[in-house]
Amino acid sequence: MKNASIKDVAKEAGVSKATVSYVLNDTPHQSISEETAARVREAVKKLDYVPNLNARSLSSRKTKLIGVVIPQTEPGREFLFSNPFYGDLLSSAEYAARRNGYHLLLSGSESNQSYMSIARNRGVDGIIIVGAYPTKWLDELHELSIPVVLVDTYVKDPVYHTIGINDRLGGRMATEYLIKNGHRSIAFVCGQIEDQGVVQKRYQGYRDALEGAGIKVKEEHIYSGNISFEYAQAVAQEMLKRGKKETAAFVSADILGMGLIKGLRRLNLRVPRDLSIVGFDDVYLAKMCDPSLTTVHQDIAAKGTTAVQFILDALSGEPGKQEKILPIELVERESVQKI
Amino acid sequence: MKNASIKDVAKEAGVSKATVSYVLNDTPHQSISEETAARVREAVKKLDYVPNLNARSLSSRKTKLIGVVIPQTEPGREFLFSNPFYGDLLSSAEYAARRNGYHLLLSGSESNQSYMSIARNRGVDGIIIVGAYPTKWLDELHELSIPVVLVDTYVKDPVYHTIGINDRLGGRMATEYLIKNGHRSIAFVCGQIEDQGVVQKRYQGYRDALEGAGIKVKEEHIYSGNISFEYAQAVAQEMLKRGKKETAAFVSADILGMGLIKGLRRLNLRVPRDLSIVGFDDVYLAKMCDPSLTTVHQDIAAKGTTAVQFILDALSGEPGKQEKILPIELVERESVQKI
DNA sequence: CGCTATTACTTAACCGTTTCAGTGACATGA
DNA sequence: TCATGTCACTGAAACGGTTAAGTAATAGCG
Repeated sequence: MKNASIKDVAKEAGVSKATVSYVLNDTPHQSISEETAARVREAVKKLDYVPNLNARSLSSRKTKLIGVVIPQTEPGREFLFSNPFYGDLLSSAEYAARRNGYHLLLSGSESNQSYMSIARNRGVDGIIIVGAYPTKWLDELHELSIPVVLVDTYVKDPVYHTIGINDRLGGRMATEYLIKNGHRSIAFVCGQIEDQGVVQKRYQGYRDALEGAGIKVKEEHIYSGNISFEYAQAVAQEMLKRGKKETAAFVSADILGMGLIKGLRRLNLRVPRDLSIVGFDDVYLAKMCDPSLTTVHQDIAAKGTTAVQFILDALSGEPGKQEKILPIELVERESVQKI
Repeated sequence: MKNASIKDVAKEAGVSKATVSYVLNDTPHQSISEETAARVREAVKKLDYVPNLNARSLSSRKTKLIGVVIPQTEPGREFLFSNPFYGDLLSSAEYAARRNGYHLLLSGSESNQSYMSIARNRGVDGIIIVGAYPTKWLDELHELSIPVVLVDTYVKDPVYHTIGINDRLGGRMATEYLIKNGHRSIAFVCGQIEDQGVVQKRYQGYRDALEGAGIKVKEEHIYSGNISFEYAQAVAQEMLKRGKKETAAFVSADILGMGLIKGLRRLNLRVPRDLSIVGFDDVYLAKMCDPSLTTVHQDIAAKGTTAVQFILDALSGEPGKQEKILPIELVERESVQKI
């Protein structure tokens, strides 16, 4: 039951392949009589014809595919998302793409090979890159001559479209909120602090706030491991081991906050009674945990849809590079206590 | 900076396109001298040639693409995963595919069109379908003549490969566990009970357990809405409105358990003190919430990787249909109290 | 009426691969 | 010595579309 090809349709309708193509795409500046068009459409229906996008891509050099590269957060870990943030982002992007006749090609990033490969082999029309990567990897993208959108990537001189938030400000907001609530000994808990990554900026915001309040930043208050629930759980113990002088913690991602809550719980410590926590991202589960997490909210879905929109714009000839800094806000929930 | 094509490589190496192709694929039963092969490889390197997979697909009729269809759980909702289960599944599948030179093409399922489309237009080599769909939609897949793996789909007479768990048994285990802990008035909370879906089976297991214990199944103990945190939160209120006779609840997905915990919390009720809860799936956040969720554990990652493996096997000529029922087990955590 | 435009097509080249069917050159066996 | 086989390669068709260029018929215009 082989699929019908355009040739079959042409034969069935008694016209040439070109005519069929013109009808199906209603190509501008090509006139086709209504009767012929009708005949073609009828043949299409009869043969249950669907165009082969591969063939179309080959000749039109458009694949209607958008590549999405997501960091393999823990090296050596098998799975893509240790952070639900990515799932949220991905699902909104998928929807936006599908609405516009595009599909998403997914790739974890073991190295720059992964995205160079989907770009060059697969010929995706555009590529969305999430997270921080070594600058020289990103430079290679330049050779690609397809629209590139960087999400949550700080580069000195962005030649690509970019979407992000003011992570530094967010870090400051979170920390200032804690300070405002009377905390002066505040931990910073995060995964890897990558160069040019969001965590680095959030960390800077943390320092900004402390310095602004005349509080000294202490090395012993920094907990950096990997961005996972498990690590954050371990941090709770580490805190005690270090003598727990903190009354609060700012964590660079909600999932770390959840781990911390749980870790403390095991040690019979309570949030926010024994430690106040402010998170970051406001992933959907931030409101689900107990206590629910006071966190810096960002519109993750907007990140995904905007990324797709930038690609689409560029593809439709929109000139110039687009940049978007999405707004953030601190949402107060239950994980912070005034002292 | 156009990409080099096989033609350029051929010219550079002073051979024909065919020879280049043979060298690159080291086609069986085609002999090429070592010198020629070396010359070709050198030309490839020099021109930085990467084969165009679209063209390759066109002639070889293999796209090295696996389609993944995930239910758009809430109709009209914009996003793919209201249930973290899908993210977990997807990420493991992506990894397995990538390890084998395949990519995943993602599609939410608004109707059968979505997967028929990726199968026929995009020509994916295989397709993984997650969740329950109307039987007649699935029947259409038959026309596709590509390997199909159904994950978590109950069909009467599976002509496709299938992967699942014994959902009915799981439902029974969960419910019996509650009964064993002294509960006799047990709610069942779920999203949509779709025909042939996992929820229906879990529900049957729930009934099995109750009947086995001589407890009458009461309509008023069934709460069916949609599979979301918000719905489950609302259920808490609904329970009170109905006079809350339940001492325990079995929820068809962990996320519902989390919502229920939270909803009760708002009403100043505690889990497990005021209501014991058993979940299902053991998504990664089941252990993160407070209290952590006693739940029926299944190996979600294995579902994803096995699905990919089945596709791969079929593609490499493995005959016959494969079926796998993955083991489940009840993991005891903190959300159930003995009464 | 003759010339140019316009309409409604068709032809054929092309996109970048794979692969079947040759084709010489040389080696081998009878 | 000659048929036969193997080796190492080439030519060209095919995959299923798009699209530039060409053509025949009709319409419009002075």
